[in-house]
Amino acid sequence: MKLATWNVNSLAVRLPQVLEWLAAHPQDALVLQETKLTDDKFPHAEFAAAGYAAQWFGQKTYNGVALLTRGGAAADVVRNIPGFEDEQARVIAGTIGGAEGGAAGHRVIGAYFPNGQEPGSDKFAYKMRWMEALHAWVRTELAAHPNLVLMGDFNIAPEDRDVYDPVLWAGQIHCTPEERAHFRQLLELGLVDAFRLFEQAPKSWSWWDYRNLAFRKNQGLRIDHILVGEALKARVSACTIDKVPRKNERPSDHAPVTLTLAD
DNA sequence: ATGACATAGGTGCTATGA
Repeated sequence: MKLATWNVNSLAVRLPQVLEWLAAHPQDALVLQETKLTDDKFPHAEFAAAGYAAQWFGQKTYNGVALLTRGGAAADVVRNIPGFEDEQARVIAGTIGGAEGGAAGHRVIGAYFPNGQEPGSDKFAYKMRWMEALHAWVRTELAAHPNLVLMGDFNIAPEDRDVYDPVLWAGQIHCTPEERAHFRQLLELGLVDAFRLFEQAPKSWSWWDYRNLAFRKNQGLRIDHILVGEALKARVSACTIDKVPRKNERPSDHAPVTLTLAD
Protein backbone atom coordinates (compact mmCIF):
# COMPACT_ATOMS: atom_id res chain seq x y z
CA MET A 1 0.00 0.00 0.00
CA LYS A 2 1.32 3.39 -0.99
CA LEU A 3 0.42 6.75 0.50
CA ALA A 4 1.84 10.19 -0.15
CA THR A 5 1.57 13.85 0.70
CA TRP A 6 2.41 16.85 -1.45
CA ASN A 7 2.06 20.58 -0.95
CA VAL A 8 1.43 21.63 -4.55
CA ASN A 9 1.31 25.43 -4.02
CA SER A 10 -1.67 25.95 -6.35
CA LEU A 11 -3.34 22.94 -7.93
CA ALA A 12 -4.44 25.14 -10.83
CA VAL A 13 -0.78 25.52 -11.77
CA ARG A 14 0.43 22.09 -10.70
CA LEU A 15 -2.38 19.75 -11.87
CA PRO A 16 -0.43 18.46 -14.89
CA GLN A 17 2.56 17.72 -12.66
CA VAL A 18 0.40 15.90 -10.12
CA LEU A 19 -1.21 13.75 -12.84
CA GLU A 20 2.18 13.02 -14.34
CA TRP A 21 3.59 12.06 -10.96
CA LEU A 22 0.63 9.80 -10.16
CA ALA A 23 0.96 8.09 -13.53
CA ALA A 24 4.57 7.26 -12.72
CA HIS A 25 3.96 6.56 -9.02
CA PRO A 26 0.43 5.22 -8.40
CA GLN A 27 -0.78 5.78 -4.85
CA ASP A 28 -3.57 4.28 -2.81
CA ALA A 29 -3.99 7.68 -1.21
CA LEU A 30 -2.47 11.08 -1.93
CA VAL A 31 -3.17 14.16 0.18
CA LEU A 32 -2.56 17.60 -1.25
CA GLN A 33 -2.05 20.93 0.49
CA GLU A 34 -2.29 24.51 -0.75
CA THR A 35 -4.66 23.70 -3.59
CA LYS A 36 -5.71 27.39 -3.49
CA LEU A 37 -9.02 26.56 -5.18
CA THR A 38 -12.62 27.16 -4.26
CA ASP A 39 -14.59 23.92 -4.21
CA ASP A 40 -16.38 24.67 -7.47
CA LYS A 41 -13.03 24.77 -9.26
CA PHE A 42 -11.62 21.49 -7.98
CA PRO A 43 -10.55 19.29 -10.95
CA HIS A 44 -12.28 16.11 -9.78
CA ALA A 45 -13.09 14.96 -13.34
CA GLU A 46 -9.41 15.02 -14.29
CA PHE A 47 -8.55 12.90 -11.27
CA ALA A 48 -11.45 10.52 -11.96
CA ALA A 49 -10.15 10.07 -15.51
CA ALA A 50 -6.81 9.12 -13.98
CA GLY A 51 -8.49 6.54 -11.73
CA TYR A 52 -8.69 8.54 -8.51
CA ALA A 53 -11.69 9.46 -6.41
CA ALA A 54 -11.33 12.85 -4.78
CA GLN A 55 -12.49 14.53 -1.61
CA TRP A 56 -11.66 18.19 -1.39
CA PHE A 57 -11.99 21.19 0.85
CA GLY A 58 -10.83 24.54 -0.38
CA GLN A 59 -11.20 28.29 -0.29
CA LYS A 60 -10.24 31.28 -2.37
CA THR A 61 -6.54 32.16 -2.79
CA TYR A 62 -5.11 30.41 0.27
CA ASN A 63 -4.84 26.97 1.87
CA GLY A 64 -7.07 24.17 0.57
CA VAL A 65 -6.58 20.41 0.94
CA ALA A 66 -7.63 17.26 -0.89
CA LEU A 67 -7.63 13.48 -0.48
CA LEU A 68 -7.27 11.37 -3.61
CA THR A 69 -7.82 7.63 -3.42
CA ARG A 70 -7.54 4.73 -5.81
CA GLY A 71 -9.85 1.80 -5.37
CA GLY A 72 -12.93 3.58 -4.14
CA ALA A 73 -13.76 6.83 -2.45
CA ALA A 74 -12.66 7.43 1.12
CA ALA A 75 -15.31 6.88 3.80
CA ASP A 76 -16.19 8.93 6.89
CA VAL A 77 -14.67 12.07 5.43
CA VAL A 78 -14.01 14.91 7.86
CA ARG A 79 -13.14 18.47 6.86
CA ASN A 80 -11.14 20.52 9.37
CA ILE A 81 -10.84 19.73 13.06
CA PRO A 82 -14.24 18.94 14.58
CA GLY A 83 -15.18 21.50 17.21
CA PHE A 84 -12.43 23.93 16.21
CA GLU A 85 -13.86 27.02 14.55
CA ASP A 86 -11.68 27.84 11.58
CA GLU A 87 -12.09 30.02 8.52
CA GLN A 88 -9.18 28.27 6.86
CA ALA A 89 -9.36 24.98 4.94
CA ARG A 90 -6.50 22.93 6.37
CA VAL A 91 -7.54 19.36 7.11
CA ILE A 92 -9.19 16.52 5.25
CA ALA A 93 -9.50 13.00 6.64
CA GLY A 94 -11.01 9.78 5.39
CA THR A 95 -10.88 6.03 5.78
CA ILE A 96 -9.62 3.79 3.02
CA GLY A 97 -9.63 0.02 2.70
CA GLY A 98 -11.84 -1.22 5.52
CA ALA A 99 -15.41 -2.28 4.87
CA GLU A 100 -17.73 0.65 5.57
CA GLY A 101 -14.79 2.52 7.00
CA GLY A 102 -14.50 0.16 9.92
CA ALA A 103 -11.53 -0.20 12.21
CA ALA A 104 -9.87 -2.56 9.71
CA GLY A 105 -9.38 0.32 7.29
CA HIS A 106 -6.65 2.92 7.28
CA ARG A 107 -7.51 6.31 8.62
CA VAL A 108 -5.74 8.97 6.59
CA ILE A 109 -5.49 12.54 7.86
CA GLY A 110 -4.10 15.14 5.49
CA ALA A 111 -3.12 18.40 7.19
CA TYR A 112 -1.77 21.77 6.22
CA PHE A 113 -0.41 23.24 9.44
CA PRO A 114 -0.44 27.04 9.69
CA ASN A 115 2.79 28.75 8.72
CA GLY A 116 2.94 30.93 11.83
CA GLN A 117 4.85 33.71 10.08
CA GLU A 118 6.83 34.92 13.07
CA PRO A 119 7.10 33.92 16.74
CA GLY A 120 5.01 36.30 18.82
CA SER A 121 2.67 37.24 15.97
CA ASP A 122 -1.09 36.66 15.85
CA LYS A 123 -0.47 34.03 13.20
CA PHE A 124 1.94 32.22 15.51
CA ALA A 125 -0.69 32.21 18.26
CA TYR A 126 -3.19 30.78 15.76
CA LYS A 127 -0.69 28.08 14.82
CA MET A 128 -0.36 27.12 18.49
CA ARG A 129 -4.14 27.02 19.03
CA TRP A 130 -4.62 25.03 15.85
CA MET A 131 -1.97 22.48 16.86
CA GLU A 132 -3.51 22.07 20.31
CA ALA A 133 -6.88 21.34 18.71
CA LEU A 134 -5.29 18.94 16.23
CA HIS A 135 -3.51 17.10 19.03
CA ALA A 136 -6.74 16.58 20.99
CA TRP A 137 -8.61 15.40 17.90
CA VAL A 138 -5.85 13.06 16.70
CA ARG A 139 -5.87 11.43 20.13
CA THR A 140 -9.52 10.46 19.67
CA GLU A 141 -8.99 9.44 16.03
CA LEU A 142 -6.11 7.19 17.04
CA ALA A 143 -8.23 5.53 19.71
CA ALA A 144 -10.90 4.76 17.10
CA HIS A 145 -8.47 3.89 14.27
CA PRO A 146 -5.14 2.32 15.30
CA ASN A 147 -4.17 2.15 11.61
CA LEU A 148 -3.80 5.91 11.39
CA VAL A 149 -1.59 7.97 9.11
CA LEU A 150 -1.20 11.71 9.77
CA MET A 151 0.60 13.38 6.91
CA GLY A 152 1.00 16.74 5.30
CA ASP A 153 2.85 20.01 5.46
CA PHE A 154 3.53 20.42 9.18
CA ASN A 155 5.49 23.64 8.80
CA ILE A 156 7.79 22.33 11.53
CA ALA A 157 11.38 21.19 11.17
CA PRO A 158 11.41 18.74 14.11
CA GLU A 159 15.15 18.71 14.76
CA ASP A 160 18.29 20.60 13.79
CA ARG A 161 19.20 17.84 11.33
CA ASP A 162 16.04 18.83 9.42
CA VAL A 163 17.43 22.30 8.73
CA TYR A 164 20.18 23.20 6.25
CA ASP A 165 21.54 25.93 8.53
CA PRO A 166 20.36 25.34 12.10
CA VAL A 167 22.30 28.32 13.43
CA LEU A 168 20.68 30.73 10.97
CA TRP A 169 17.25 29.23 11.66
CA ALA A 170 17.57 28.90 15.43
CA GLY A 171 14.38 30.24 17.01
CA GLN A 172 12.97 31.19 13.61
CA ILE A 173 9.58 30.06 12.37
CA HIS A 174 9.41 26.25 11.84
CA CYS A 175 12.27 25.82 14.31
CA THR A 176 11.03 27.37 17.56
CA PRO A 177 11.04 25.27 20.72
CA GLU A 178 7.26 25.73 20.95
CA GLU A 179 6.63 24.27 17.49
CA ARG A 180 9.05 21.43 18.09
CA ALA A 181 7.36 20.66 21.41
CA HIS A 182 4.04 20.34 19.57
CA PHE A 183 5.61 17.93 17.11
CA ARG A 184 6.95 15.82 19.98
CA GLN A 185 3.53 15.84 21.63
CA LEU A 186 2.10 14.26 18.50
CA LEU A 187 4.74 11.54 18.76
CA GLU A 188 3.82 11.06 22.41
CA LEU A 189 0.31 10.11 21.31
CA GLY A 190 1.87 6.99 19.83
CA LEU A 191 2.80 8.24 16.39
CA VAL A 192 6.09 7.57 14.67
CA ASP A 193 7.96 9.77 12.18
CA ALA A 194 8.11 7.23 9.34
CA PHE A 195 11.00 8.98 7.58
CA ARG A 196 13.24 8.41 10.59
CA LEU A 197 12.51 4.68 10.73
CA PHE A 198 15.12 4.37 8.01
CA GLU A 199 18.65 5.44 7.40
CA GLN A 200 18.35 8.56 5.25
CA ALA A 201 20.84 10.65 3.40
CA PRO A 202 22.02 13.61 5.48
CA LYS A 203 20.61 16.94 4.32
CA SER A 204 17.27 15.47 3.28
CA TRP A 205 14.72 18.23 2.84
CA SER A 206 11.12 18.44 1.64
CA TRP A 207 11.04 22.18 0.92
CA TRP A 208 13.45 24.56 -0.77
CA ASP A 209 12.89 28.31 -1.10
CA TYR A 210 12.26 29.51 -4.65
CA ARG A 211 14.83 32.23 -4.01
CA ASN A 212 18.61 32.27 -3.88
CA LEU A 213 19.03 29.09 -5.97
CA ALA A 214 18.12 27.21 -2.81
CA PHE A 215 17.30 23.94 -4.55
CA ARG A 216 20.51 23.95 -6.56
CA LYS A 217 22.46 24.60 -3.38
CA ASN A 218 20.32 22.07 -1.46
CA GLN A 219 19.36 24.65 1.14
CA GLY A 220 16.06 23.44 2.53
CA LEU A 221 14.01 22.22 5.43
CA ARG A 222 12.24 18.96 6.18
CA ILE A 223 8.79 20.21 7.11
CA ASP A 224 6.52 17.73 5.30
CA HIS A 225 5.98 14.59 7.31
CA ILE A 226 4.24 11.24 7.53
CA LEU A 227 3.42 10.02 11.03
CA VAL A 228 2.00 6.54 11.53
CA GLY A 229 0.31 4.94 14.51
CA GLU A 230 2.42 2.41 16.37
CA ALA A 231 0.10 -0.35 15.13
CA LEU A 232 1.37 0.37 11.61
CA LYS A 233 5.03 0.79 12.47
CA ALA A 234 6.06 -2.80 11.75
CA ARG A 235 4.46 -2.60 8.30
CA VAL A 236 6.31 0.52 7.15
CA SER A 237 8.72 -0.70 4.49
CA ALA A 238 9.80 2.67 3.05
CA CYS A 239 9.44 6.41 3.49
CA THR A 240 11.07 8.69 0.94
CA ILE A 241 11.16 12.24 -0.31
CA ASP A 242 10.90 12.44 -4.09
CA LYS A 243 13.04 15.39 -5.17
CA VAL A 244 12.44 14.81 -8.87
CA PRO A 245 9.32 17.01 -9.27
CA ARG A 246 11.22 19.89 -7.65
CA LYS A 247 13.32 19.91 -10.86
CA ASN A 248 10.26 20.46 -13.07
CA GLU A 249 9.58 23.71 -14.84
CA ARG A 250 7.36 25.79 -12.56
CA PRO A 251 7.79 23.38 -9.65
CA SER A 252 6.09 23.44 -6.31
CA ASP A 253 8.55 24.53 -3.64
CA HIS A 254 7.67 21.30 -1.78
CA ALA A 255 8.52 17.74 -2.75
CA PRO A 256 6.15 14.78 -2.31
CA VAL A 257 6.81 12.46 0.61
CA THR A 258 5.83 8.82 0.17
CA LEU A 259 5.08 5.90 2.48
CA THR A 260 5.04 2.21 1.61
CA LEU A 261 3.20 -0.24 3.87
CA ALA A 262 3.63 -4.01 3.57
CA ASP A 263 0.33 -5.80 2.97
C1' DA B 1 17.90 45.17 7.97
C1' DT B 2 16.05 44.00 3.39
C1' DG B 3 15.01 41.27 -0.55
C1' DA B 4 15.50 37.56 -3.16
C1' DC B 5 10.73 34.08 -5.94
C1' DA B 6 6.13 32.45 -6.65
C1' DT B 7 1.05 32.58 -6.43
C1' DA B 8 -3.82 34.83 -6.36
C1' DG B 9 -6.55 38.62 -7.23
C1' DG B 10 -6.96 42.04 -10.17
C1' DT B 11 -4.86 45.08 -13.50
C1' DG B 12 -1.55 48.69 -8.60
C1' DC B 13 0.09 46.39 -5.93
C1' DT B 14 -0.71 43.81 -1.56
C1' DA B 15 -1.06 39.49 1.18
C1' DT B 16 1.01 35.30 1.98
C1' DG B 17 4.23 31.78 2.06
C1' DA B 18 8.59 29.47 4.78
